[in-house]
Amino acid sequence: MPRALSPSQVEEFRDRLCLAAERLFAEHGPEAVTMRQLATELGVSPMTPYRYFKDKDDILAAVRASGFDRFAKAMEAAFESETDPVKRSEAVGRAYTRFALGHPDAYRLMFDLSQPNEADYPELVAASRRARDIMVGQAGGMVAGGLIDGDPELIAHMLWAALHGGLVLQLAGKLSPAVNPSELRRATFEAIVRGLAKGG
Amino acid sequence: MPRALSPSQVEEFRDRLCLAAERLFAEHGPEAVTMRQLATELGVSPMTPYRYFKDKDDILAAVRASGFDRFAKAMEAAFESETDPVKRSEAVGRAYTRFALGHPDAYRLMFDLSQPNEADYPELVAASRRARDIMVGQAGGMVAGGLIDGDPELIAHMLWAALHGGLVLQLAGKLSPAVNPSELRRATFEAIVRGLAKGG
DNA sequence: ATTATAAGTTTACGACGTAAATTAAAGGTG
DNA sequence: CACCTTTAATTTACGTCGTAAACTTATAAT
Repeated sequence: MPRALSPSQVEEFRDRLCLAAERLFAEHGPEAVTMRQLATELGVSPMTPYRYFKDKDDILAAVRASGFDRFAKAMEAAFESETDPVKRSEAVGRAYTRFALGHPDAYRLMFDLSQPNEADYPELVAASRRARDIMVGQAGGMVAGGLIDGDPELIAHMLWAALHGGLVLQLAGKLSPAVNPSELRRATFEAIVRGLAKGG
Repeated sequence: MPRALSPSQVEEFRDRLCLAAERLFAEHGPEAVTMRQLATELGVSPMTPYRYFKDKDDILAAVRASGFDRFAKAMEAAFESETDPVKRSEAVGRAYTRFALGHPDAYRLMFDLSQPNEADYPELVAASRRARDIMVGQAGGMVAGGLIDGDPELIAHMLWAALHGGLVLQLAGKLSPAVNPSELRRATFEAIVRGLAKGG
């Protein structure tokens, strides 16, 4: 089928491949997935994906970027589902948590510490930034709403870091069995908001 | 040199290998280190390490365990360097942060999200638990000291998760450039402690 | 109809983790 | 002492990986 291959066809193949890769990653972990499996899954020869992606890392970056996009979308929907700043904050937090625990493999992949130079993949950087910006914007509402004092960007990062930290420790199995993860998240959010409350 | 190989010799070889592995991991990242390199580094043939470790995962687990041990030791020293509960807490936090930022590859490896079934390596589980217990014990002091209300184990995990979260986001390059990581840590610690303060 | 081009496959290569076979050095035993 | 057993270590070999290079094949332009 030579000559041509419209941009939309390229896009379609890339999407199909990403979808298959996500499913295989979730099944066997990202390390264990090989190019040959991936190709078999798509019904093409092992070298075909190389027409659409530079190499395996490029595929991983695309999968990560698509994860960040779905993640961002979930948080945007939660943001728009409420108008009250605190309710919004809680809704975004819930959406964040639901995504992380509902798609642990995607979340793991997205925030994995040993990723090969993210900076080489602008699409991934953009998707990652998009997700971050939603969290920051959401915290801005709480400050503007007069509930909290301080730099919205800093506050957003405080809440984010605390939430992310609890989640990754949970996913890594590092939490003490005596600690209930969801209670941990609730108590931390509450303590931080109380600690920042106006006129403390 | 057959017959024999005393436990101390075994221990020595294992230690030498772990040390070399740590250095290579720090240089090239843990993924990139191969058995053959590791063997060359030690001046032995590629198969020799298999007398001392089951396989590569076993080596990784040993390196991680050794990381947790040094990590725990650093925090224990910090703990004992102070007597006042809050000062202790701060000293342990500083030691934690210094370790994570001073040995980012070790920290990455220790808390990497995609580790192959940690439970299969009791030595690693023990070392990891040891580090956690120090943090929990340190938070107990703050509660006993009357500064804070609540379950010490939960509080320890709140502070831990917040600190760990900020550090891994920093190490993964996910923080906004507008946020100063050390200011983030300071503000978060302060907010949580204030939010938990007695009679808020 | 012919040809240039590009999509896709086949083949091939070096490197990986490691199983299996082999070698060689240290006791124990006569 | 010689001889054999045991075992640390090496060598060889295998299947799999990511992917470069050569090849095949189907179309669009001439």
